[in-house]
Amino acid sequence: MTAEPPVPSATAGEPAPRRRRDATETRQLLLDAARQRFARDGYAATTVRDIADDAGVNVALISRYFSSKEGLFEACLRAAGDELHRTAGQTPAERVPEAIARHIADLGTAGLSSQLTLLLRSSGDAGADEIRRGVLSRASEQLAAARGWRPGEPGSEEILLRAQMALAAGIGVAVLRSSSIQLEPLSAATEQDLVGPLRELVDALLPPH
Amino acid sequence: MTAEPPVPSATAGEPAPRRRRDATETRQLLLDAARQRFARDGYAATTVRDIADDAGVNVALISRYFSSKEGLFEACLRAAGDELHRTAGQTPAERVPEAIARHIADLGTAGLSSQLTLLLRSSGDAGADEIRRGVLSRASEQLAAARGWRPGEPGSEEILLRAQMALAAGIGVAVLRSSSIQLEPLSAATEQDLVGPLRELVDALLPPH
DNA sequence: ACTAGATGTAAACGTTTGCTGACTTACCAG
DNA sequence: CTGGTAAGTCAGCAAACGTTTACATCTAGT
Repeated sequence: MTAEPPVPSATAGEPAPRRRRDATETRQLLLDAARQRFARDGYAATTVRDIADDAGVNVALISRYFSSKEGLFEACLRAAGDELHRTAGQTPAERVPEAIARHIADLGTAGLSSQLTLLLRSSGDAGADEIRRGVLSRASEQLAAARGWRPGEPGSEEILLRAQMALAAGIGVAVLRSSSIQLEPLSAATEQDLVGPLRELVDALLPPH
Repeated sequence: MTAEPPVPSATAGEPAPRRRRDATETRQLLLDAARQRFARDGYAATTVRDIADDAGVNVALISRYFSSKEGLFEACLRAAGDELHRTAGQTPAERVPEAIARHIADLGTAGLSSQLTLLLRSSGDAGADEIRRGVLSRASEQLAAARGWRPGEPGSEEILLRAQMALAAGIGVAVLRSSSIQLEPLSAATEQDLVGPLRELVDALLPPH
């Protein structure tokens, strides 16, 4: 069956060494599969065998690479947090509502909308809760900072509170649109349908300074 | 140990027949315990033994009164929906933000805030998903109607969409305040802290007509 | 080519899960 | 008091769970 020889072909470039056994790639396959499952079905309803099958990988490798199911879940939270932080960092202050709308609009199983619902999933593990709190805190602080928040200033606490409410609204919309609920017409709304109301919502909570 | 005799005491009023075996009361005990557990820990992470212990009742009675764990969960969703419908029905149109703020503010394990997070819990069962969709649809239609929505009118679809976004915001805030996340300062905010921003949020989405 | 370590596999482990059947106890009409 | 039935108990089953162990196979350096 293996018609293809090992063929390292040393002359080729780096981009595709394509080893048949690559720990890094396997780790990534598990992470991607786990993020989708955890986001869609929740922590407890997802079995390690589900994840391994989705990734096309042996179950025992979850324990090897992530210590445990909880370890894998924490890695998922960290990955989602990094992704959120990265995309939030490159969003200019006045484009915040559009960015939120765009990320909420995509209903793909790997999109940012899916990462938002993942952040609500709980494993009952204290470590995971800590990570989630950190991710959400950082995200809300980024959002608040984009609208003029400076920590320590008088009245800054309320701005942060309002940013967290805006974040909550975004997460709520993402969840109500998600596959397990699909509330209509919200779930069928396009990015254009969402951006208007979302802009009014964000501007009402956090007036552009 | 039973120092107290049966003592039906026929002369007393109705309010406390207090039978030692009362199917209706047992059903209610199970429902209350289940609603708290399901709302706090989610469906899959909650075991029927947990619920029975909380209710101080034998495990087998869950199967007797609710057929199965899923049947109990569906009964919880229906109960939460009824409660939501009832309190929403007696809220005048202009008091909507205050009502939302008040219900989100109470962090008790039995309060309406807890019912909102329950509505996001999924069991993977199609019947439960159907109930949840119905409850959320009815709630958003009530909210939309309070702000001038009339089904079928031109442009009414967008009003309903905006009502669902407001509902999503409320649910999102409730979840981010809930025990498993506790995002600060949102989680520590009082009803007075919430009502202002919440009013601006709702009024921005659904201008009072 | 050879070998040591990295990577992947298969099977089983002990526990927990939802649920059931046979049984006991309390209630109330007669 | 007594019998019939509603209400509650108890022990256990079969399946599914996360994890571990012992083994097989690949990769890379020499």
